Amino acid sequence: MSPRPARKPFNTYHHGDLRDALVQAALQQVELGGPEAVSISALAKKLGVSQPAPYRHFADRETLLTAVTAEAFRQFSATLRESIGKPSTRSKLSRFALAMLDFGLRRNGIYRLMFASRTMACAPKGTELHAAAMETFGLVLEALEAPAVGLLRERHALKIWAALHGVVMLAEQGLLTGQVAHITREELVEDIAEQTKLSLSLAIKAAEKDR
Amino acid sequence: MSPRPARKPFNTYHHGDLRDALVQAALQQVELGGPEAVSISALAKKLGVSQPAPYRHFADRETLLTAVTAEAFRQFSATLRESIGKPSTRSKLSRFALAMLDFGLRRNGIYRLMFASRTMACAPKGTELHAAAMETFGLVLEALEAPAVGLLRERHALKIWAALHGVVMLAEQGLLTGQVAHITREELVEDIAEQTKLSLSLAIKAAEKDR
DNA sequence: GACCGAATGTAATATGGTATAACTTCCGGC
DNA sequence: GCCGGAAGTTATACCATATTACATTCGGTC
Repeated sequence: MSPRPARKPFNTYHHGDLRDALVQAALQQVELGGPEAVSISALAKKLGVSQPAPYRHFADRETLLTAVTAEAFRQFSATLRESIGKPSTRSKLSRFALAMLDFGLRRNGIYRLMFASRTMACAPKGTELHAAAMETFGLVLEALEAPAVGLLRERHALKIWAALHGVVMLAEQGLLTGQVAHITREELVEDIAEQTKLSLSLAIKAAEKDR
Repeated sequence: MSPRPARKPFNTYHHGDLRDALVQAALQQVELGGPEAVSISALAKKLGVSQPAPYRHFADRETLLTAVTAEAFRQFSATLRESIGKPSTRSKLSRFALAMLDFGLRRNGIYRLMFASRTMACAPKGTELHAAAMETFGLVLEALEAPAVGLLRERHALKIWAALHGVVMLAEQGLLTGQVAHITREELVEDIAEQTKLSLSLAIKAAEKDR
């Protein structure tokens, strides 16, 4: 738990692995107080280096946050992947939905970093980031457990992804707490999962009848 | 278009209506560059007052943004209300969905201020803000054009609201541009509207059969 | 094994934003 | 006409980003 070097305790001048340490510390900070709580100078102080040292590894704050976002997506994907992997009486899609909700609320700062900050929008495709986000979408497809019929599967994946994302965002903003419909967040996302499966199966049936 | 007094050109010392001018100028700035582009000092300079003058009207930046958010919600509600009011061959819900998408993308900065910033989450219910958001939810209910059967209507309203919100957020982040399912954003939200209506009518039928 | 360039760190500093304190001006009620 | 409060002002503290110029160390080469 020494705050200093990871592998090179030779001297005190060079940190040893500042770049990675910055990403980790920033991630931790995001987890606590969200993206806006990340301050380059605070991180530098915490890691025991001078204030401008981080700029050797990241051009600016934005760039650092981009790297953090990529790491965040990795953790997000891993969590979701695990959720659809483990055995359960629930459907894969339900488990996926619940896992996404849980991550979005529990690790709220990180979730906001991934989806609610400008980071993604500014990172055009081709980036490590875009790829990471697309991988997540791949997990939605997998969780759907549906045969490929035209683009029905992809369209429903888009829809449920958006719906779940929306629930997380609204819940996070306290716009679901009113218990308007006397339904918990968990029930809501499971309901969404069920509705999606039903809608998809109906659409597939209709498509096959046409054929 | 004079940048100065609205009603009291007596002297040059007092602005006359600084509070409102601040909200308007901030709203404009949010529209251009999003919430993070709002700077108290920049606004003061633009309005021709000294830098600390705004603090006579707002305790801090956060408080100003809260006021701006309330105004933003008013405009949002007005736009949505208009969309479900005007005659069209499309269903009310489709019109609502398209209007929400349009507002979210066109007036992106404002949309982010309302939903993607911490403002809402920090404003507990009872606030002018919370009320404004709830009014918007009321519009969803209205757009659904469904009879009240248990809480089915409310639940479906929650679901479609979340789904539409999710689409806007994802589109804004560039996560829908991949055209994964060869579907436009507009087609997607109309699809969501249709699916919602279908799902709701099925649920109502099932509930009536039970009765 | 000394040298040298690249990588990584430091100190010093410019810039710009938030926020507060203490003083000034003006409006409106009495 | 006086006087208190509302709404401005100047001056200032503080903090964060980012750049510049300088110092130290690492690693490969002769």
